Amino acid sequence: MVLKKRLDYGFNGFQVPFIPRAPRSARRRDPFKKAAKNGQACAFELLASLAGKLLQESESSASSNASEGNHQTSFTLGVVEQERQDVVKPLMTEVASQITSQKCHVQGETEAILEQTSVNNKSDCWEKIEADLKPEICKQGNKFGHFSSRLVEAPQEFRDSYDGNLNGFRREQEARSSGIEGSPLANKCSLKDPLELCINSPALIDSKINGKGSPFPDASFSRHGNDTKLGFRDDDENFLRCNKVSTKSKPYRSPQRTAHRRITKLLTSKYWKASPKLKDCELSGSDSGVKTHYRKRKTYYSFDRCQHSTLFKRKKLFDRGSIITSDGGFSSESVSNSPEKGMDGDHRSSSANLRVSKDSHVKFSIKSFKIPELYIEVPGTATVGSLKRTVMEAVMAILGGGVRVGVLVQGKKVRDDNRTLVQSGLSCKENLDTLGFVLEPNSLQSPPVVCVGDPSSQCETSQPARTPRTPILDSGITDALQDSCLLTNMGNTVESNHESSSFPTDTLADKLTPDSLALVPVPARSTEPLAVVPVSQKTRRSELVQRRTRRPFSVSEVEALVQAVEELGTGRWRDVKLCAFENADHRTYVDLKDKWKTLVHTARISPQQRRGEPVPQQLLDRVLAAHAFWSQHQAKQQHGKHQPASATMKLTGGASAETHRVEIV
DNA sequence: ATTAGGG
DNA sequence: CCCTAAT
Repeated sequence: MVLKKRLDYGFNGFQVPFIPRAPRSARRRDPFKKAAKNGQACAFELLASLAGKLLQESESSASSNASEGNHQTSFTLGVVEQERQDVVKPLMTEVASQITSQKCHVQGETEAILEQTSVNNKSDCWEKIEADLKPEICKQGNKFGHFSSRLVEAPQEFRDSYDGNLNGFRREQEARSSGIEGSPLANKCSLKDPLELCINSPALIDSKINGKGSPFPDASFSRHGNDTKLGFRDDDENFLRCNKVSTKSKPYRSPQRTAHRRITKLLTSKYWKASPKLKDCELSGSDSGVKTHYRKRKTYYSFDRCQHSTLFKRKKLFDRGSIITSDGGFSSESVSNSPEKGMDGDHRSSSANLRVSKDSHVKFSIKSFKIPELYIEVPGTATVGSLKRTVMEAVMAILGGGVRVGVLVQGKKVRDDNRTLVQSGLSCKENLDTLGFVLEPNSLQSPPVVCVGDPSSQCETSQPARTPRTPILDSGITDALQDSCLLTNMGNTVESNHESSSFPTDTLADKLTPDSLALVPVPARSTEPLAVVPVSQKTRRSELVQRRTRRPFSVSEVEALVQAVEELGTGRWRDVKLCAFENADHRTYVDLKDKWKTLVHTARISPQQRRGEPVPQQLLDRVLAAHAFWSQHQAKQQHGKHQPASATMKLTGGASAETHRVEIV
């Protein structure tokens, strides 16, 4: 009782500044750090780079229409935009419509990254298209280049621009300066790295074509629909090319994106931390969740760009079958080369094609998985590097933590893994049309749903544009699906409809929790598949990928801490927390312990060396005194083992006067 | 979940 | 602040 009372001092009056809480549990680290070190996450770097570009573009366009000025930073697009806007855009549109009418689906998208260029120059489809293109278009094409197989023979200038920009971009990555553009037209280095090209170009073109003002949501990671998308390849000859042309042409209606999941991050120059201003928890939670998540599975992502030359990897998964995956889907051949790809071109665009073979085996291929769209917001002062990391982490959050594949049958999730396909009604080809897949973050808590296919339509085979971009994974055998597949999909489309609030998803996940249900309803999303950044309830509020926001201790806090330690000693941080900072949720006992550590250090150094808000010397003196006292006490306990932990610091100095007073009370 | 320490 | 290891 007495003790309790005595503890009831000072800090109670302390008002925690209004700050969004950042749960301690939210600490996780950047798994990438390590991975990156090993050069395993190169692919992400690329992605991040892209994001960096987008950011720049965003900034420049935001500040002004950036037509003037030296906004070359704005990405290759900027160049294209300025130079060819009048021509390119219309042309693109035209071509798009043409293609569509031709029953061909052209698509690219950022995902082009992963895109597989399934269309060959020789593709019949292309030839058709080419042939059917209106003369008019062709005309323009002359200006702009031929939109044909050799696909686009852009005018030299155009190409140069592109070339130069890309190169510049690349250099930028290396130099990391905004001097990005090097000289656009400058050296035409050969674009050696296909990956980079793939990643960068699509975005460029895509955004261009879409003519979206906002570089982010729309132009960036993913997009559905009939948009004409051009992929960019370092195909030696082709600078631009139609990524994918499917002989099927159902116009795909791009779903309305109600909102985008926002991953908000504010980076502080110094710590690369999220600033507290961010829309707090919006995504923060997700981050942490994710982070935490994959933190525990560091070995997951092993995207090794260096190895991407190996287009296919065949793995034995268990003993059920083999899986073939393309390394990140960067190869345009991932599809065509896949053994089972025998599907008719008609179905190429569907996210998944299935068929039942005689021996009752269900075979299918999943064209691609998408990564949720990421909305990233960082201060203009953030460094490119930090942005990269942000993006990387966001992506990793989605894939790095491991992803489970969920199976949807007729819109319902099949939760019972032990069910057979037959039992699930997937033994008939007809039924296969209702099969869909979702990617679920391996989050510990309620896993958000990441829909890869089309949740609402269940990956209907006849659905064109759906997800076709990049056939990332071809699975010869159904059962073979699993995480590793996803991992190799990195380059995929990123798409997320997620609302700003992470709630819907969470709620959903929670609802889906009942394992007793074999089938659980999948959220009705009239829109496209959406992926949600995994959010773990536990870590929900914390800052996504970053470390907690820094919150320097105020003098009053320090005082409360000192007093508590005087009372409790230095080895009972939990009690200190409970007694003196119980209402300060952002202060964990570890924080208090750390703070004490620094206080002791601070007290020992000269005032000149101290930084931050000055702590009254008087408090520091108490710190030293308390530290000395408890250190000694601890030493004593070492010898005389069972000393009651109730010992209290007995001070005689004036500094402890208050303590005594309280004690008496 | 806490503690203790190193980074 | 973060991370780990050891309790």
